[in-house]
Amino acid sequence: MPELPEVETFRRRIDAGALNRTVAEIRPGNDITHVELPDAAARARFEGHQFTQTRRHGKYIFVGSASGPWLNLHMGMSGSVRVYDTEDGDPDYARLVVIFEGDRRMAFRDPRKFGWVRVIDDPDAEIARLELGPDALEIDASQFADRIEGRGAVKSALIDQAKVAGIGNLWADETLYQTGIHPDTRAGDLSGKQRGDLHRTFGRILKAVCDVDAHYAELPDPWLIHRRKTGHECGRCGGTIESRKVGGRTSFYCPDHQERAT
DNA sequence: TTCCGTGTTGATAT
DNA sequence: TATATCAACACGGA
Repeated sequence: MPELPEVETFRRRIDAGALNRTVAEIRPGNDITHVELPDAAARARFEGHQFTQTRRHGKYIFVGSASGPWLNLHMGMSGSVRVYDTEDGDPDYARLVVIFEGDRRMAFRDPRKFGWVRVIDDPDAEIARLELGPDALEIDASQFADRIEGRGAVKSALIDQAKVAGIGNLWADETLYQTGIHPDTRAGDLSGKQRGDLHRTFGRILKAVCDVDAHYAELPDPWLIHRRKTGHECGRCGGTIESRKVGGRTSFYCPDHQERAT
């Protein structure tokens, strides 16, 4: 369920188990119709070489090889990365399998097939081409304040990857809940203090979720993530959680402590 | 069985 | 032109 923290967790798995091993082969996995994957020539560029570094920008992972090219992974709605030993067998929904010399493998899994894998030569050029804003864990307060503007809802602005890269539906809701801002508030109407609150809060939230490797059960009890259902009790006040569509996305919020837009 | 969805894109509307 | 909305993508799970 990949937003920035899940993607960061996948990146760390690659760092921990897939770097500095020679690639024997990269193979397409199971049931790959409708999945965008590198062709044979692109895959062959990695054979005999090692991956030496990873980067993450927003929800995108880059895995760089000593020979120059990078794998660029996007998880879509249901993608994940697994590093495992050959004897354990390829996981279900493995769409691309990297086979290292020895007994190690790395798979890109994607049950719903919204993700993809590409081979690129320059991550910075790719980030520009994808029109991604600064990464959510790197953007500073003044940059953020400048980028959150417009007539649309703050909820929509937070999940706009061109403004800030990495915040998705769940953590946008969590950020608004923890700052007491209603999701319908117009982005351009936010005060300087509110912009600062939002920046500080999503930074803290995303870091905390990364720190528990995106295991939601380990997050603090009052958080909205544990009560994303209409009628549940708010964890911060006596309110009752409600939901509504904002910018086409379901948004959960507490009408009691998240002030209605004026 | 029917509905929903953690993401992104492209067409359409304002 | 800029901005906003919404269906579509494919599939598993509630």
